Amino acid sequence: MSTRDTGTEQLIKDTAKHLFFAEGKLHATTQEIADAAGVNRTLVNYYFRSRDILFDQVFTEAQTAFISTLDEVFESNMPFKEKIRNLISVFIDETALYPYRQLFIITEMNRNVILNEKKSRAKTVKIFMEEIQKEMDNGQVKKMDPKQFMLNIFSLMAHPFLTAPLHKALFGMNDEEYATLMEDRKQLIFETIFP
Amino acid sequence: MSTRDTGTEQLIKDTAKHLFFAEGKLHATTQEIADAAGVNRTLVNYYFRSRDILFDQVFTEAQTAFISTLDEVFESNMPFKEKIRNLISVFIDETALYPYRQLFIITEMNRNVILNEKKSRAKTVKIFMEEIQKEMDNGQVKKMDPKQFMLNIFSLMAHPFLTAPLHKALFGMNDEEYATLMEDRKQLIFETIFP
DNA sequence: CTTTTGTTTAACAAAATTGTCAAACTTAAA
DNA sequence: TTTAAGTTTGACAATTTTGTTAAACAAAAG
Repeated sequence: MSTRDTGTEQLIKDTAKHLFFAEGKLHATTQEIADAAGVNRTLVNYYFRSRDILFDQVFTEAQTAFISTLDEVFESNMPFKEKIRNLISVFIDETALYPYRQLFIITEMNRNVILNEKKSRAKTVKIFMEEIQKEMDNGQVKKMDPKQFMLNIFSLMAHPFLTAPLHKALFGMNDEEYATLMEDRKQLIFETIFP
Repeated sequence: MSTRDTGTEQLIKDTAKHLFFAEGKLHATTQEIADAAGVNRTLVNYYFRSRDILFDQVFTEAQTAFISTLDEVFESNMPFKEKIRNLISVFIDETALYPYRQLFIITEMNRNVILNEKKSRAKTVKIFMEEIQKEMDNGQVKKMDPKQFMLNIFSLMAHPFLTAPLHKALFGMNDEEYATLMEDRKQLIFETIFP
């Protein structure tokens, strides 16, 4: 089918992603997506056949984007500490844009019992964890299970974005102040990981 | 209305909480809740009038339980380090039971724009943060914005539970192994906070 | 200009979810 | 044992959400 490409298909998908990932509207309906895109709801079916297919595509692309972001960092040839510093910077910037993306991935994983073929993934992770282990052996990093090390980093980076509404309320901060707090975390997380 | 208390109302509510908080089924329908409770769906309406009211009740109670758990810890008279150790223990045990509770609270906050009266809350938090500040002045804790200190702790405790499906897949672990990893985190988090 | 093909729209149909009601049922009190 | 009050159920109605279709529309090809 030769397409005329009015950009509508991409617009719908991008709008859906924005609602899911940026606004955390995890149960947005097709009508809400269409409205937000300024488009007739029927077009969702025209381009994607069904709501589920749209969701699946968004889910898959989110997962792919998330993974390839990490891969770029993991597979680079920087020294370990610089790699971590880079990871923190990239991850926080991206999470600031799409705070709920991981959340969307998680909840979708809980809905479908998609046996995601994480096998290929596991390899890159394993290599990176060996690198962590080596740093621990060298005494550059506090000794612990490398899995714990990874959990620590990702928790410190990601969680404050997920719980932003809660913490803004708790701390009495506005959006801008909270954004500054997140920016400051880049350095802080680094220092927490490498005391 | 004098009630006969067959326990059904509580059963429905508990089942809903289990689906939401323990299984992460954030968009469960009334039918799914009723089925899981082994109860006729109409009873949801009989006891709660509407789906929204059930959700609101569950939301409110979740929030209250969450807060009072923290209050007990915050307001106790232990020395600071013991207080933190206690917080970690209590919080992790509770999060192991209800890994998605905070998530539910967050997404519900994103749906309704409930201006939660967090003012009373802010007071206890403020007092605790002053306590943190004092420890920093004494040199017991690395100096930073106390808000960052709190974000660190809660991130390290909560996030690995939210992302459990993701990390189990990534690390190739089963449920039991992951549970052990979480148990080990109690000590590890303590050491990360107090290097 | 006309035709062809892909796009958009509105009206309609189908499905899924929620809400209502009267009747059947159960238990405790009269 | 009746009676009264709360509880449970199934049938039905209303609403919300999703999916389909035919016709209108727009742009590129002939």
